[in-house]
Amino acid sequence: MSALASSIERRNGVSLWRQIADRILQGIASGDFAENAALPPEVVLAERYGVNRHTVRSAIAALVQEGVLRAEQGRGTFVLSRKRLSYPIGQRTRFSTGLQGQTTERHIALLSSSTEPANRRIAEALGIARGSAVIRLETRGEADGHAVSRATTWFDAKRFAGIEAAMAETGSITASLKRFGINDYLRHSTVLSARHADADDLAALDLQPGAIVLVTVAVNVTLDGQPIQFAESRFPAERVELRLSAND
Amino acid sequence: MSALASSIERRNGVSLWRQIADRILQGIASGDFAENAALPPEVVLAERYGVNRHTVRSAIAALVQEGVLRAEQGRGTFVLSRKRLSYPIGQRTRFSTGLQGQTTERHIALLSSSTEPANRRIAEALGIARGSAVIRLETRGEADGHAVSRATTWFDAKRFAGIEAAMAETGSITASLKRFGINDYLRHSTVLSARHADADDLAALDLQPGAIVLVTVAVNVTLDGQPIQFAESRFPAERVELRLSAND
DNA sequence: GGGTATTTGTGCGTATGTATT
DNA sequence: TAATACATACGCACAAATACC
Repeated sequence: MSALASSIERRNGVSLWRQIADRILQGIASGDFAENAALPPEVVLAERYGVNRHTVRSAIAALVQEGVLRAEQGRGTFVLSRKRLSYPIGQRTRFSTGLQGQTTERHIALLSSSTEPANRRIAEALGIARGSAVIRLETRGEADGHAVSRATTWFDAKRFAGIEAAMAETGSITASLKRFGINDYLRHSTVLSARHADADDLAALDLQPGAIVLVTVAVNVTLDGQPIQFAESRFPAERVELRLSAND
Repeated sequence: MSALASSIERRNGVSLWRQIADRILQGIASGDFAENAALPPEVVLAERYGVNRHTVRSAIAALVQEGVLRAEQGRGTFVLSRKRLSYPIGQRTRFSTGLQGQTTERHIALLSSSTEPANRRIAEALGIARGSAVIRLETRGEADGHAVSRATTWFDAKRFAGIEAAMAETGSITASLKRFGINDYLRHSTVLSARHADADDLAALDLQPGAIVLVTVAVNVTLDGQPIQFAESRFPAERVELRLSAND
């Protein structure tokens, strides 16, 4: 919200131009800088943030490089439009149906899979013995050719043997679970946090270093409450917001 | 999860020591570095991240300053334990009751208040005319003496005239609304995102520059669906996680 | 207690990046 | 574009505290 009077911090490990670039990104997100409109002139921004015009230019150059702004000599610097996807999250969260209307095409790509012993956290979530085999799927959610999520999912290996093949074939968790006789499931106990993206997420989600990811840790259960799936999903905060609807 | 092989990036606006400090924080969060245990020696970390030992020392110094680590000459560097608050979020979200059991004391401090004309976003959310007066409250949620949230809240100035006095007195939104005849309310349409904390949030939440805040934008409504409150809350991601419970 | 290896703490010279004027 | 000041990062060396045999 409020466009507070700058106060950029010095010698804190983040260069001034990077801080100002982040400020501009924030300004775009909060509506201070409208999309498809011109940014204030460099001298004005320099004044506002209390730095030299050269520093503002460095920030703008970085954002042009990242595809957020377009600078035109003699005319000004313009905000390119890029609306964030709104990803619904609730008891009936489904990847594909959740993004209907916002995108024309979406699917889940299986990056890799493996079988491993369940650690304490996963065993408790799935209600199985610690150390028993679980299948781990590394996936990326894609919508209209853009990466919108990166997830790590665990299934009980005994009950869902071969689910990695189903995922690779269908590109859908819901469709894959159907092959194991599960026609409906609910989301239970989602925990939400945020952190800087790690190297793996940076690559998979095509992000710049320092980018933030929203993290959800969730358990999906059958209608009678039996846990079937444990997942940690990462969403690029600059491209996705999570929407909690009251009635799903 | 996966402890991938470093890949610290250079000349991207964020200093190496800051990036490595973030890595270590992530390592603690993901369990790679256990709490109350020793970190690997500086030389090992330097090797792992591909930087000079001095650079690792800068990162550690920052985290010691932030109260995350404790370094002892000749012994090692240790991870201090600090559990995150789990903030429940759902239809019946209440600040105080939500943190019961996790804290012994909590209240909301009113930092400032003002009356202003509603912009489009706020007017739509509250279902009032654009430009009509709204009361804005700037508040900080505190639990056991620690700042856990920073919120900006808007009310229709006509209907809730004087609510800032009630807030200052009671330290509770729920109690203040009672004075206006609202004994119960529900949360409607929460939108969730994350970003770097701005200067204001850094100060109010006692965070270090570069810290991440979870942001919720929510509308509270009466039982019959009438909007009464529009709020943007920021939670320090390093101290708070948001928990979505299925049945509230 | 002694000796040695390990680990954090300190100093300094140099090169490069950042920010201002 | 140039000059200047400061922050960042590296490399090497050594001191101080601790751990281990």
